[in-house]
Amino acid sequence: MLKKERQAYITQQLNIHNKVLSSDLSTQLNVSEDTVRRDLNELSEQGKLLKVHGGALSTGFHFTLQNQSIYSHKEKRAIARKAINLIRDGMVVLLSGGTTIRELVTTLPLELNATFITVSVPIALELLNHPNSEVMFLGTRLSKGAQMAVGAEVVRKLADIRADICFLGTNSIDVDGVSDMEWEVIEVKKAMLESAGLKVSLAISEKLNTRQRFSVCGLNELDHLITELEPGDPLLQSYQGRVNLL
Amino acid sequence: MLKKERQAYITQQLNIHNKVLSSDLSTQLNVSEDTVRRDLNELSEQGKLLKVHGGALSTGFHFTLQNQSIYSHKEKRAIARKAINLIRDGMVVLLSGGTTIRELVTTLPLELNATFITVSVPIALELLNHPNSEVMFLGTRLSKGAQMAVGAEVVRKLADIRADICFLGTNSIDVDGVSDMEWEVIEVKKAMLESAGLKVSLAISEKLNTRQRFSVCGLNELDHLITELEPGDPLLQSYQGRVNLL
DNA sequence: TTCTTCTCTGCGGTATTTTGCGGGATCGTT
DNA sequence: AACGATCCCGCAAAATACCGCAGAGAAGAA
Repeated sequence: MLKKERQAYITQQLNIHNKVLSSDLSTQLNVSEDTVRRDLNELSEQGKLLKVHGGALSTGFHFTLQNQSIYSHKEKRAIARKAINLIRDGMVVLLSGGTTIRELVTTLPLELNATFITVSVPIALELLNHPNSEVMFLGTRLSKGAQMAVGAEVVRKLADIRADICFLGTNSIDVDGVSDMEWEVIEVKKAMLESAGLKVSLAISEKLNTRQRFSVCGLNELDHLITELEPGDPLLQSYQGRVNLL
Repeated sequence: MLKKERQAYITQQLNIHNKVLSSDLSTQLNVSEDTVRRDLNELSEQGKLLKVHGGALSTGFHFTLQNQSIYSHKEKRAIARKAINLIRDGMVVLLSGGTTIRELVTTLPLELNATFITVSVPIALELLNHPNSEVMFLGTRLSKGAQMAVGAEVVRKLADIRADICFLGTNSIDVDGVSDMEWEVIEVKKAMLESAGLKVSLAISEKLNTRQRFSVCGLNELDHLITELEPGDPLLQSYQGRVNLL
């Protein structure tokens, strides 16, 4: 087995699996691990892979490792645009927290004249920049983790509200419905949904088919599910017919 | 499973859920919690996440106000240091809005364990970064200009509160007392003062001897006036004896 | 062919990394 | 104060990496 052959095999395996182990390659190629390591080192110097302790990763892998500050920014913009189409002048709009909702708020058209109600501190602050809309904040006790109001009082206040539409930033959603991690947050989200006419969940596709400890609501309770994907996308197959996709 | 793989999985989970628990990751990845913790520590040092007790938070999710050049930053730091000396563990502290108060909040010692109550959205957001303190936000209707809660409800809620100390960011102060521009803001500030034991006004010297349309309170109603100047400074001459200078 | 030169490979020995675990400190909640 | 969960530190075992060397083998020249 020639050196070039070995290295070609390694590259191929890497393209298939995005990862190789030195030990595996050693047995597959019938050479010592040192030889494999030397090959990996060479390919690494040529930038054809990312060498790590124990093996190597495809260079594409490295890409997913570092971009997180602008994480899914584009997808969230797409979601925001779709969501904004549902808002009309004069509406009362209920907003949860999260970066997707924040993207929605920052892309809100300036001439929009609506009443926004939120329980999230960052969202409230962002909304205050909008010249033509009224902003209400609900709640007193604030959760540090979620940066939003929690507790009995906000739930009670939400019960007094009749909003036209509620946009829910969604952490996890699967065919059974929306779920979340913290009990206090769940309580508030449930109350928000009950107070709203249209119930809309916003989720980037990555959050599809994940679930967490506590359930927020069933899929059938939602009026719309907005992702960055086309409604006909195969990733949404298991949701089609069970919820109105946008 | 390679280490980088694990770390990539962790960052992905973090991007999806904004929060991860060490215990969850431990079972999901089939490694010990120590290993997870070490991964979290590494990623934290690289600034890719925010490590907290029990797990980690996404840095993108927790957004804080960037230190946009605070006007008269150095003076406000000096004021903040003096003000902090008045705060003790276990106190209930009432905070108004403004950049001086914000400076106070950012220089708050991390180990301080107090309850903070505020009506200002940016102050609330800043307070949420403080690990050992409770944060309450009062009010529902928000004023865009002042970025704080206004209206009858917040006044009523303030009336129910017995705070140990109230720090008032001050726009204008002269020998007759504290004054401000917006009627709605005045109402709230008055209510704050009435609910607090110690009433403290924070003002940079620039604001001394200026006055505005509406009066908040008389000088004699204040317990302390804090400026960046020494109490004996000639600029403060007309205030000496009429209010306790710090 | 035979010799020289060069690259490649495996091996032994040692260094480094990674991981789990025990024990004590610390945190958070009751 | 007390309890359980979590964290941190140091250790030991295992895996992996690196270094130098010597031999095998290929390529080229006489």
